[in-house]
Amino acid sequence: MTFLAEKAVKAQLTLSGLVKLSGIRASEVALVAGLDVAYGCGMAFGAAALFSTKEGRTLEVKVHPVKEQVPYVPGFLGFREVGAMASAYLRLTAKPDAVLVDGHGIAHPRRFGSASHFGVVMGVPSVGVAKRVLYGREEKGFILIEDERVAAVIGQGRRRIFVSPGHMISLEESINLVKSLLLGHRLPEPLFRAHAAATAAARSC
DNA sequence: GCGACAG
DNA sequence: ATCTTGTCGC
Repeated sequence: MTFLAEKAVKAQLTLSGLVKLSGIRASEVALVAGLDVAYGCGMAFGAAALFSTKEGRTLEVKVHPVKEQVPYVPGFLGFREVGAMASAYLRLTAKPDAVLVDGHGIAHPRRFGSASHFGVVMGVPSVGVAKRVLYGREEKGFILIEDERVAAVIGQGRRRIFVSPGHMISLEESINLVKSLLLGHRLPEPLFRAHAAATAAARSC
């Protein structure tokens, strides 16, 4: 399927208008899912790890393969990964209160990174957690776009991660949620588990 | 034209 | 992201 950037831009601009930057608070999240995708054998392996904040442990991990059809184009990651993430997410036996996506939320040229994309399409609060900056300038621990704080820098050195709200949550609560899920790895636990599961499935196909 | 560019 | 071993550092 040919990827049409022009159509994709229009879709992002329309959908970004649906993003809400308020809603759930970190203290209200009992179940949170980490979502990631890995590739292999022409397939996109979506993974979803359900984590209980009360029990402090991962309850279940689901991995599901779909055909890899959309190429990676910077600024359009959502079109490439949302489908695979959703296929795994929908197989969880319980619906999480919020999800963590491996990518950016509103820290994006059109304020519609993959985390916002997933949140809006699936109608669930979402937070983006990225390992590199896509857009915006870094200043005093935050990523700014036209003087607005769209993401926070958490961690130091090569362990830094960039946290931005995706949908139905504020930047402040996104930070609180991610920080509460940091259990020794660079990535918050749900994402660490999802990434491990997706990668394992992708290289054993 | 030159550099930047999530995963 | 993926292709890949050992190796430096917390």
